[in-house]
Amino acid sequence: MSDVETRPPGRPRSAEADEAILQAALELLAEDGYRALTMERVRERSGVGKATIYRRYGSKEELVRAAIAHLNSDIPLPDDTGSLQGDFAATAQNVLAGAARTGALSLMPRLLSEVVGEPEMHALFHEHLVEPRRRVVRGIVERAKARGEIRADVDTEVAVDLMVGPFIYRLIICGGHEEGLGDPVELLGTVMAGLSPRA
Amino acid sequence: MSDVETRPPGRPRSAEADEAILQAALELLAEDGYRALTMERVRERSGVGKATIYRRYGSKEELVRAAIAHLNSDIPLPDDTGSLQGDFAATAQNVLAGAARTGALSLMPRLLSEVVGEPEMHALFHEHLVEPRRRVVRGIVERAKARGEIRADVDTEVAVDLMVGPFIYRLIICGGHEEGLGDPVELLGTVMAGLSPRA
DNA sequence: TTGATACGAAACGCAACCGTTCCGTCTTGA
DNA sequence: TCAAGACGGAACGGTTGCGTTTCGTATCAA
Repeated sequence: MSDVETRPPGRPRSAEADEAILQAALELLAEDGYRALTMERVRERSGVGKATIYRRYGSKEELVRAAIAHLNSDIPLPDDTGSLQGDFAATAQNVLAGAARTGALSLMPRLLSEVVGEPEMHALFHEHLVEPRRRVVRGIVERAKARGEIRADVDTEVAVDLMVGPFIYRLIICGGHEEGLGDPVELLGTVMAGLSPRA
Repeated sequence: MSDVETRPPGRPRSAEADEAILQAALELLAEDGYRALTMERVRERSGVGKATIYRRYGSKEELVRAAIAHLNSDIPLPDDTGSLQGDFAATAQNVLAGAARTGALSLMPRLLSEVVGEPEMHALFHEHLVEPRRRVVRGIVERAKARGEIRADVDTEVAVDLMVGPFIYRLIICGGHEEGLGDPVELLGTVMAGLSPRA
């Protein structure tokens, strides 16, 4: 019989230290990027000893990996507001608010450059930053299709690209600032109506 | 009377060295990012002496700035093919080919993370990478408006966002690789038609 | 020819930072 | 109460890379 409560002897590792280390790493990553993240600064901000960090992570890269994987990746699908426009507005609100809180808004472009050409890091980036947000939009697109607001012959993934892409693009060319993003609902209107004149 | 041919005494600086330094810097930047760009590697790849580099640029940051500013920023507007679809296909071809040749495709996401939070660098990024490509699309949108292919009441800048955004977005989430970008013309079709059912 | 300046090559000092190792203390199970 | 192992703090060696300097050579105008 293996004991479920089995534990190694000695003092167990501190959960506070776990959290403080990852939190500090994420903050530094969002603030100044990978290059400026040093183990020394992580130690300073988290208030733990350097040995405590290296007992958990063998290198800076390993720490960053763990920090990304530690990102909260379950973003809830907002309540059904009854219309695509309402759902989309609520989602934009949610994502922007959440991103502002966790710093994901600046974390995304920063990480982006680090993961180019590194498949393993890119998979983490996709799994913990891209896909969770994409999943939410996919959900409201499927609702809209069920309501008949979106044509059934439009591929769901393409619809998501059209609704999300312009925002990410503007976010990038505006330097990660929220201003100049434009009104989500207004832009959605144009996406829905299309660019061609009424046939 | 000032002499137009006036020149400082002594041996003039080598134009070959100028070019070799900037070219090496751009290559390293695109290949491995700012962090991995070292003056030592620039010296090695360009084949010049380190003093030759520092005679021109006082620091690594200054060199990178100059390299970005040196990027070819005049992308020609393609010939009028007579239709938005044709113009767009030609543009996509042009931009992708040019980006593949100069490495701008991987340069863009890499630089992106470096310019976040640094207004001066961001201005360079915008001026030499974003705006020249955006200008081309703006041109073909205006042609399409003149032809009546795009509604006159749609803001040109918004139209550009809708046409370019989804591609940049896909480029990002695919990790800077061209595969998985999808067919430009097919996506344009959906943008033109819109997502809503025919009224 | 001469003086000024650039050239490539090599060496150097200096600072930053990684990864390791010590220390004395604290927290757990046995 | 004791051994095991984690804790924060501090120091160390090694490496890397920036920025400077020196060297002998090459190239320009006067």
